[in-house]
Amino acid sequence: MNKRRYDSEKAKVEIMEHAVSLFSQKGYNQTSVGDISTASGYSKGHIYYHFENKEKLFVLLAQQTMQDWHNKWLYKECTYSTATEKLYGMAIHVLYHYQTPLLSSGQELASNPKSSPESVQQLYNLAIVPMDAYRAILQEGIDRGEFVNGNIDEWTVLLGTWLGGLCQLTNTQELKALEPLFNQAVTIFLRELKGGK
Amino acid sequence: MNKRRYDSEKAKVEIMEHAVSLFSQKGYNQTSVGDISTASGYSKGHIYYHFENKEKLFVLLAQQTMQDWHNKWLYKECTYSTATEKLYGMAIHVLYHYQTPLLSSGQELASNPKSSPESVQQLYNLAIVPMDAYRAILQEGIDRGEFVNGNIDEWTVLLGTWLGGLCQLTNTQELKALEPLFNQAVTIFLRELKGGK
DNA sequence: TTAACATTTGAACGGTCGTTCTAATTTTAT
DNA sequence: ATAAAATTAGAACGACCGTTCAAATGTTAA
Repeated sequence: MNKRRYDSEKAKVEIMEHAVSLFSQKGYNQTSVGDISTASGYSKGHIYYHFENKEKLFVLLAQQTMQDWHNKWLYKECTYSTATEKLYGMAIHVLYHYQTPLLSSGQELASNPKSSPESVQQLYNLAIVPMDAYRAILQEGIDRGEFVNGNIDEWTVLLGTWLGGLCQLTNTQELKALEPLFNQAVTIFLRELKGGK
Repeated sequence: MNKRRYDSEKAKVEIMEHAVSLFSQKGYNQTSVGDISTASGYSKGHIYYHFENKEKLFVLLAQQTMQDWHNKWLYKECTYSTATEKLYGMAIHVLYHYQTPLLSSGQELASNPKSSPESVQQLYNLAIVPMDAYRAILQEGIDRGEFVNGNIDEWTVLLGTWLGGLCQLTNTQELKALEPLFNQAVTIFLRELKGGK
């Protein structure tokens, strides 16, 4: 009775893996259920056996991707001892693990009037995850006396938009080549945090 | 003979105006030629009398939008006397005149394998326009002794990505409310430019 | 074995979309 | 006025796409 009765779960996972890959490469609208079917080797009908529709499938994958990003950060965070180090570490973490193409293709879905409001809301909620992570580092820096006392919410948005903007470069450039740029952004930002005046 | 022979030009302009509006609101894929036809009041067939296809129409509009942005900047630029002032002015100019929704919906087109390579290239070339404008300000600042001598290309990319990232906020927030944020970004960036060390 | 249930397929439907084509209408030139 | 050219409309086509459905196949439990 504890034995796995079917291998339907394996099929589900395979479908999700191929779907993530396709959504990342081609975006939401340009990836058809047929594409996912062909890539995964399962019929279109089978995809609808596992997922209610294309929209729900995408939202699930986006949530899973964001959670994965956050979990990996929590795991890595312990290896840094100061908020300053964490900031540099976070920048590199974003560079290598934030799945920009997938997450930004959610805007296609969100901008479609036919998309269900719940799905749109769920996608917008995803943006909170990294912001909270940034804010936590800034708060810790202030508490530890590393950073001056400033407007945390403003800092969070400024840092978030900068890293987000830099991530767009991953579409056209090698990740490794972008490391100095991400580090330099943190260096400049730190001057504000440490009280540049 | 110099008299305007038809009013076909007026129709063309009206179509373009409605197309810009629709592409901005709904993105490239979600805006159909039928939508543009309905909004402008001209038949679908008439749209194809003026434009080769939907793709070319969009590229033309994106180029025109970017050129308009640049022209407005050149006009406004003279009102500032220092590179520092220009930097603040540029940030606000980007906030109010950079048509983020339209220009970022070009990524939908660019990520579609069926799009013609020329169109994709033309869209990528658009990104050069603001970057050159940023670079010009930084170069002037160095020449005038306002900014220290640094890596101009790196600075240009860092500034460009930051402003680009901040522009994403225009999707969800009032422009006026974002002014302090754009100014603060420039203030922080200026510490680097003026030799924070 | 057999009945119940889980899994998978593939055809089919209804809808949308970009594009083409033909014909009608309007304007220009003679 | 009339022929030629420009302009506009609207129907039609072919392709694709998300979704549904009925049937086929495989698995479990009794």
